[in-house]
Amino acid sequence: MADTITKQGAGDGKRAQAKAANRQEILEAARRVFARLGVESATVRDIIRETSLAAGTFYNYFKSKEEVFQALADESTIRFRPRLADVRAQSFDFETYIRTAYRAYFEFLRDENEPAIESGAPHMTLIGVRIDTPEMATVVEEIRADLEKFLSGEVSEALDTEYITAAAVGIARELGDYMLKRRPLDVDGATQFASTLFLKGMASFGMPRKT
Amino acid sequence: MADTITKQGAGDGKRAQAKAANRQEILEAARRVFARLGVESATVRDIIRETSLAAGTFYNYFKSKEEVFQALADESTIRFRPRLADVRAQSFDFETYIRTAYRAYFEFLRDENEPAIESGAPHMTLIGVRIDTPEMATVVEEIRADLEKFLSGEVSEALDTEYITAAAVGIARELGDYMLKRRPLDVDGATQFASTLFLKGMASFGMPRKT
Amino acid sequence: MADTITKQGAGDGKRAQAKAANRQEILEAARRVFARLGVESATVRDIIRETSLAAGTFYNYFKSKEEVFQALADESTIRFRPRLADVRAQSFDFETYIRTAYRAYFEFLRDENEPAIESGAPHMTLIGVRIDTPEMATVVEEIRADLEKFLSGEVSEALDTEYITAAAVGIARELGDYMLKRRPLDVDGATQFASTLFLKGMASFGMPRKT
Amino acid sequence: MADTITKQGAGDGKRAQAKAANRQEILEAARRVFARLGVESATVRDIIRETSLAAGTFYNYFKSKEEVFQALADESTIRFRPRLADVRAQSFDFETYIRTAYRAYFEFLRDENEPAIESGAPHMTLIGVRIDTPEMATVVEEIRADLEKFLSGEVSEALDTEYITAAAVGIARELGDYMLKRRPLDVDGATQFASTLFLKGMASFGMPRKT
DNA sequence: CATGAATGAGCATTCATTCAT
DNA sequence: GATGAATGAATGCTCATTCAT
Repeated sequence: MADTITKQGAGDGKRAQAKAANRQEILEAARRVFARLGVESATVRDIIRETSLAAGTFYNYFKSKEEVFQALADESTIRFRPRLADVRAQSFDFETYIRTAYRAYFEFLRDENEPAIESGAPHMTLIGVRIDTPEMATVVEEIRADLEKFLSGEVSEALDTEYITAAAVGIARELGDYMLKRRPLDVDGATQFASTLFLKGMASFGMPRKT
Repeated sequence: MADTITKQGAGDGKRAQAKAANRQEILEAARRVFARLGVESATVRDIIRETSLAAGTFYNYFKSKEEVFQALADESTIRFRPRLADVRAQSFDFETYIRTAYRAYFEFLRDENEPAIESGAPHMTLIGVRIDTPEMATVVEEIRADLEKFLSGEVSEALDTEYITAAAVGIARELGDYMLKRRPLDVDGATQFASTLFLKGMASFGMPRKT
Repeated sequence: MADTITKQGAGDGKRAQAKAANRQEILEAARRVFARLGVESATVRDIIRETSLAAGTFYNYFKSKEEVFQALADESTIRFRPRLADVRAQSFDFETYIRTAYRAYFEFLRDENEPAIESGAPHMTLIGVRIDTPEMATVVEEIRADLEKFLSGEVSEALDTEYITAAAVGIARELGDYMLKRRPLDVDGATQFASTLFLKGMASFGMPRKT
Repeated sequence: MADTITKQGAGDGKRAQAKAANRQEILEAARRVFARLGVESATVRDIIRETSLAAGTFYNYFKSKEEVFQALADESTIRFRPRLADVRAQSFDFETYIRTAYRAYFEFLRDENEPAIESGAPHMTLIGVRIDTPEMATVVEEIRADLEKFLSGEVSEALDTEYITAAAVGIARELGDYMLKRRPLDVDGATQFASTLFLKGMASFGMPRKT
C-alpha cells in the first residue's frame, strides 16, 4: 500500500517522481519482454505495449531498444560488481576466491530472478546477467584478471588463463541456468558442486598450492 | 517432356534432383546469412537474395526462417550424432568416454566452421551446434544418459547427474567458443584441458573408480 | 473502350503491361498530389492513397517521393527538349529564336496541363515544367547558351547574358502561370506579348541587329 | 507580485514586454529555420528548439507553423508597403514609377536578406518576400492597380494590364533571385537592367507617352 | 513447380498538440 | 503565462506471405 507508485503523483508532489516511475515502468516491461522474446526479436512496440504508456513516450526516455538493453545490463552489472569487489577483498587465496565468487554469482542470479520467479514466470527467465552484454564482458574480464593474479607463477607454463577462465565461466553459466530451473533454488548445492569440481580439476594441473 | 530443363541444366534428367538442389541452395545461403547477420536479424529476404531463386520459391521448401534454421540445426545434429555413437561404442570406461567425447565435440566444431573460417568470416560464426536448439537438446540428453550410465552406483547419492552434465556441457560450450576464436585451431589443447579438468574434478567426488 | 487499361490484363496477355500500368498510375497520382499539396508537403502515403495500390507497392517502383518527382520532372523535360531543339534548328536570327521559343514554351505548358484543366482541376495546377527542377535547370541553361550565342559580339560589353536570361525566363514563367489561369487559353496572345516586350526591350541595348 | 520575474529579468516591470519579447524570439528563430530548411520542411519543433522557450509556449503565440510564416510574410509586406507608398508618392509618370519601384524592390530584397547573407547562409535564402504569400499577392495587386492607372487611356485596347503586371513581376522576381546569388549585391545594375528592358519593351506598344 | 509483383500488417520514429503542474 | 512530459496519429519503409502467370 504504502508502496504503490501512482503516475500522477497521488499527492506526494513531484513531476520528477512520475518521470522516474515511467522510466522504471519501461525498464521492467523491457525486462519481461526480453525474457519472453529475446533481445533481438523484441521490438520497441512490444515493450511499450507492456506498459501503460503511449508509443512516443518511450523516446522521451530511451533512444532505442538497444539503449534500454544497455541500461538493463548496466543495472545488472552495477549490482553485481560490488559483490565481486567484496569477494576480491576477502579472498587471499585461490580457493577462497573461487568459492566465494561462485557463491556470489549464484546468489546474484537468485536475487535478480526472484521477482520473476515469484510472479510465476513462464519457465525460464534468465534475466540478470546475460554474459554477452558488453558491460558483463568487462566483468568476465575482471574475473580473468583475478584468476591470472592468483595463478601467476603457480601454473605450469602450458596453461593459459583464458582457457581456465572459459572453463570457470562455462561452469558458472550452465550450472546457474540449470539451478534457476529447479525448485527450491539450491544456491548452496550449486556453489558446492561448482567450486569443488573446478578446484579439484585445477589441482590436477599442479596448483593451487595454498600460499 | 523427358527433357524438362533442370535448374543446373545438367541434363541428368531427374526432377527430384533440381528440387534437392534448390533446397540445398537455400540451406547454404541461410547458413551464410545466419553467420553474417545472426539468426534473429536475418530475414527470409536476405536468404533468397543470396540464392538464384525467386521469393516465392522459398515457400515451396520451408514455411519460415525458423524452419530453415531448424533444418540447419538438424543437419548439424545429424552429423554430430554418429560421431557421438562412435564415441559411445569405443568407450568402456568413464575416462575414455569423456576424453573421446570432448575430442569429438571440438573436432566437430572445427569441421563445421571450417568453411566459414577459411572464407574469412566476420569474426565469430558458431554455426554448427547451437546448443539451444531443440534437436541439440536431445544430444545433450543423450550425453546425460551416457554419463548417468557410467556414474550409476559409482557416485555418492548426493550428486546429481544433471549438475554433472551441466558442468561438462558448460565447459565444452565455453571452451569451444573460445577455441574457435583463436588461430590456429587447437583441438588437441582444448580436448586435453577440458578432459583433465573435468575428470580430476569429478574424481574429487569419489569417482570414477575404474571398474 | 479500346483504351481502358486493366490491371490484371483483361487478356491482352502481359504481366509487363500491369507493371507499366501501375507505374503510370503512381506517376499520375503523384502529379495530382504534387499539384494539390506541393512537392514538399506531399507524402508517399498521399500518393498511394490516390491509387488503387497497396502501400508497399510504391516501393517496387520508386525508392522515395523524390524519385517520383524526378521521374515526373524528367518526363516533362524530355517532352520539352525536342521542342526546344526544333526551335533552335529553325531559328537563324535572334528574333525568330525568341518568338518561336516563347511559343514553344507556352504551347508546352498548355499541352502539359490540358488533362488537368479538362478534368476540372482545383484552380491552378501548374504541373508540367517546374522551373526549379534540376533537369529543368539544364533546360534553362540551354536557353542561356542559345541566347549567348546570338548575343555574342552583338551586345555591348556591359550586358551580361545571365541577367538577360533571367529576364526572359521570368517573363515566361510569370506570364505562363498567368496564362494558365485564364480561359480560353491564349497561347497566341501570351507569345505575342512576351516576344514583343522582350525583343523591343532588348533592342534598347543596341541589339539585335539582324545579321 | 509587482516583482514577477520576467523572461529577460530586465526588471523594467512590464508583463507585456516579456510577451512581446517571446513573440519576437519565436519569429526570429522561425526566420532562421525557414532559411535553413525551407518553410515546408521546417517543423514547429525545429523552431522552438532554436529558442529558449518551452514547447508549449509556442502555442500561446501562434496556432501553427503556417501562422508564424504568415506573420513573417506580413512583417515583410508591412516593411515593403511604405516603400511602395513612397514610390507612388514621388512618381508622376510611368517611367519614374517603374524605375523607382524596381529600385525599391531590389533594395528591399537586399535589406531583408542582409542578415542571412552576412551570417554566411547556405546559398540562397530568399526570405523576405515570397511572392506566393497571400499578403504579398495584395502588394502585387497594388502594383497592378498603379500600372493600370498609368496605362489607362494610354494603351491600345488589345493590351491587358494583367499581362503587363505579370511581365513586370516576372522580371523582378527572377532578376531579384539572381541578384541575391551574386556578390557583390548589385542593386544598381539590376535596377538599371530591369527598368530599361521593361520600359523600352512597353514603348513598343505605343506607350508610355510622357504626359 | 518457379516466378516475382502485390499485398498489408508491422515497425521505428517524429511531430503537433494538450494539459497538469 | 510558462513549462515540458505525455499523447497518439502519421510517416517512411520493410517484410513475410500469397497468388496469378
